[in-house]
Amino acid sequence: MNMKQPVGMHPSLNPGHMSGRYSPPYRPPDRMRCMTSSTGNFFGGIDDGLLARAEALAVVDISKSSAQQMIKPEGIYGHTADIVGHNQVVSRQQMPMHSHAAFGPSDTMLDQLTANTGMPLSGMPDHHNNVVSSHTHNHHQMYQPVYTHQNTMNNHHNFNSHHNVHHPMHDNDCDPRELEAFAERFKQRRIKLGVTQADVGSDLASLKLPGVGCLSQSTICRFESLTLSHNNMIALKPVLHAWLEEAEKQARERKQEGDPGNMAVNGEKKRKRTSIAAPEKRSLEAYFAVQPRPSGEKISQIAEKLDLKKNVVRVWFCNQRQKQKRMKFSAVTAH
DNA sequence: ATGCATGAGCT
DNA sequence: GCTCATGCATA
Repeated sequence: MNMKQPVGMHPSLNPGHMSGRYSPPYRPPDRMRCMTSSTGNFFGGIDDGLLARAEALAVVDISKSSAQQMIKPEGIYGHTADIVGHNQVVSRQQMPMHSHAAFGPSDTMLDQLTANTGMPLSGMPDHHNNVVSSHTHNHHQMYQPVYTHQNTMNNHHNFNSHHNVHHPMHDNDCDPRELEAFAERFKQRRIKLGVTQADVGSDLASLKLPGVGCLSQSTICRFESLTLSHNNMIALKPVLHAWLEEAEKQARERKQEGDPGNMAVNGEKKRKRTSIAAPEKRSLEAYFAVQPRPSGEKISQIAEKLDLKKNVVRVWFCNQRQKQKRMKFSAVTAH
């Protein structure tokens, strides 16, 4: 099984993405090797009490947002998912969470967070994540799989109950439990077939599904472990389901007639991954617990305090927010 | 398995 | 500049 291969997907449709044309990866100065000593150093750490409180708050926040996601996990995908001929209709963009960015820990707070002093959690930001269900739009994605589908649990069937003609898309496919169960089944059957996550990813292209190219090992892994957003899970499910069916069919054929089937067979400078040291990471986490969406100005300040590039900090917050939305972390699946 | 990043599309 | 889907690199 090909362990590794540039899962380059439809370059034509994906200009500039893959193909090793990375923007000059900023050279992480000397903080490259992090994760070492945890305390002691400069940023020695925010005092535990503070962190604990910040974390507690974060937890509250998380469950809060999960809860609402539970109520309306949809609203997310635009509507109908037509499987247009060539391209996949994908789900993109979701609801804009709370958009208050202004308030939040002031500089004072910042200082305290980074300087390890006490924190006045009094003026907590609140983030009421109202997912005001702004509808959503789904656009056509450049490459990649996923069909969109309509997943408004409460009100699907509004005006688009005509989709679902010929693809495995039942209403309960939106059910977190069903997704979880499928992911589990998928993994077990995949292993039984003796196929790696990376193989699945690259094999996907041979399915020739409209708009479905290949996926990386990361994505397959995340699907199996439910560390993708709910929407992403729903979009990927039919594709992986199709792959599984095909793979098992071929395995069967091979078994009874020795037919090898054809599924499985079928740069430049590397970018350096920035690594944020533990102390800095703790500060970011503490700050995030208080204000998940710092303004650009705030980000600059934080970056300076922690001696990190502003963009690194910005991306860190973006990733952190995204992480909160992953299925695995949402109450939806936590029975 | 997961951290940091890119890029599309949108606001 | 954000969200989201994804991926490379790496622990």
